[in-house]
Amino acid sequence: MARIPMYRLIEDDLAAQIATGELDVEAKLPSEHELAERYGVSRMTVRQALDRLESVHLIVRHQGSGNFVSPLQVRGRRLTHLTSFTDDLMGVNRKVDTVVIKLEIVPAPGAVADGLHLKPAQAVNHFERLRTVDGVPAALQESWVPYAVAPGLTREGMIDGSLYRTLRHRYGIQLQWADQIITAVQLTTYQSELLEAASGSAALSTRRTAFGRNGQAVEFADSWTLPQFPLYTRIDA
Amino acid sequence: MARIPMYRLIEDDLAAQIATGELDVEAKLPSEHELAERYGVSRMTVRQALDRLESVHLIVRHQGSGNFVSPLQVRGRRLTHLTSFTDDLMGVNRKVDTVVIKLEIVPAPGAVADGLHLKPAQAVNHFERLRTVDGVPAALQESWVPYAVAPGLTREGMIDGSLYRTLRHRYGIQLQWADQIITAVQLTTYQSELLEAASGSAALSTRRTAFGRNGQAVEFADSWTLPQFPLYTRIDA
DNA sequence: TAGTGGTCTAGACCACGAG
DNA sequence: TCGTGGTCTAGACCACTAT
Repeated sequence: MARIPMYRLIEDDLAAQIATGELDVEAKLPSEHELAERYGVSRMTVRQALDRLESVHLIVRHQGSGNFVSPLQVRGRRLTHLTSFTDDLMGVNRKVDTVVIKLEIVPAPGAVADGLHLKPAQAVNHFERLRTVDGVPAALQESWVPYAVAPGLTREGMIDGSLYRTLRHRYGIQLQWADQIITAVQLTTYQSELLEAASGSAALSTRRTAFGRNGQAVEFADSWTLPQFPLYTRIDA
Repeated sequence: MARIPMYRLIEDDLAAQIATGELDVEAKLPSEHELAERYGVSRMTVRQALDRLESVHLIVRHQGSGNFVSPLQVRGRRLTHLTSFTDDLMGVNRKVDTVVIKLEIVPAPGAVADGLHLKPAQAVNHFERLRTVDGVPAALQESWVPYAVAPGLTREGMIDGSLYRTLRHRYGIQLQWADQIITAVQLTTYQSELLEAASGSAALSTRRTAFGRNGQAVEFADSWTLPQFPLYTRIDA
């Protein structure tokens, strides 16, 4: 039985009304008292739903005057939100494939041990993967996952070449957030050959540490992405 | 009179305990009932404080077992969080200067009008700025702000060459979030000369739309940042 | 089973915004 | 002034985790 809390239902209902345009951009929502009565719940419950809508910028609140639909057309295309963790690449109508170039167990190099908060030389799974989009090389990824987190991981055991999906379904690990350092680099000859790009051409370089529900560092990764595949993100103040 | 709500005081108190190590990493917090009694408030108020601590990843929650200090050492150095909006560059102990290369009022070009949700050719303030860090060129920025949002802006009227600070203090506009597209490019000759970099070297390219409290698009900006000045960010799932 | 967090109630008073 | 959101109470029952 999927137990769905009321505030979730209210959130979804209001979100749907905004998505369909029933509640238009910049429209004023019914007052919180009114919503409470309409849904037959207390005002605190309504506010829980509104808190969540505010956190994703679907509404804006103005003390003393009311709650309003955010004047934005994000609806439908969430491109501006970072993609599901599964992939740095946008894949709306695109086919993303993965070639696992390397998968081995090694002692954690210094920077990796730091990033994962491990003692140096503890065992880690090390992956090197090439991502293609519609058959065209898009990114190179090098990842390290503590062996203890995902023991016995094999090339065949990976789901669609997706580390995140594999962690979730085979190991029950749900990633919650990631810290990233992003910069630009010129590709090495080795990298440019794999990516079928001109040697020395520019690429987006990302170094990421991803964390699980309990805040444990689960993955440390470097990636090099061709400029044709930009990164979308949203930053809060 | 700054009226400070209880949940804020509780949040700050717990955050301080975590920062000082009084509540150690991975330590279990007192139960919510216990905290409510200790602070002399209801449990809902305690939960409001805990909600906020959770949202910044200072604690993790486990239904049935308790709330725990997140096993992270973010404390103190928030480098991983994106800087104050004022600047894309990290400036911990560094001196950031700005040269305003250009400031003019122009009809909005197509892409700009799209980004700001304006009608084409509406008047916008157009800036071109060079950022230096400790005297070394770091980034070029080109920004557009609707004239209606910041009328009468002059080079002299800018505070420290900072658009965000100027918007906040001269126009009372507080930016709330921004959508960004990030990729890598090779610098043009013009750009590389200004940045004192080798022509054709790689740079981080960012296209950003920033939004104010009411969700209005306030700024559209392109920037080119040298690889020595990476971008730090945190992504939630 | 006991203890914990997750959800929810039915009120209350305050602070802010607009007329 | 009046309606709105912001904060808060003092409980309640449920769902999950660990023992």
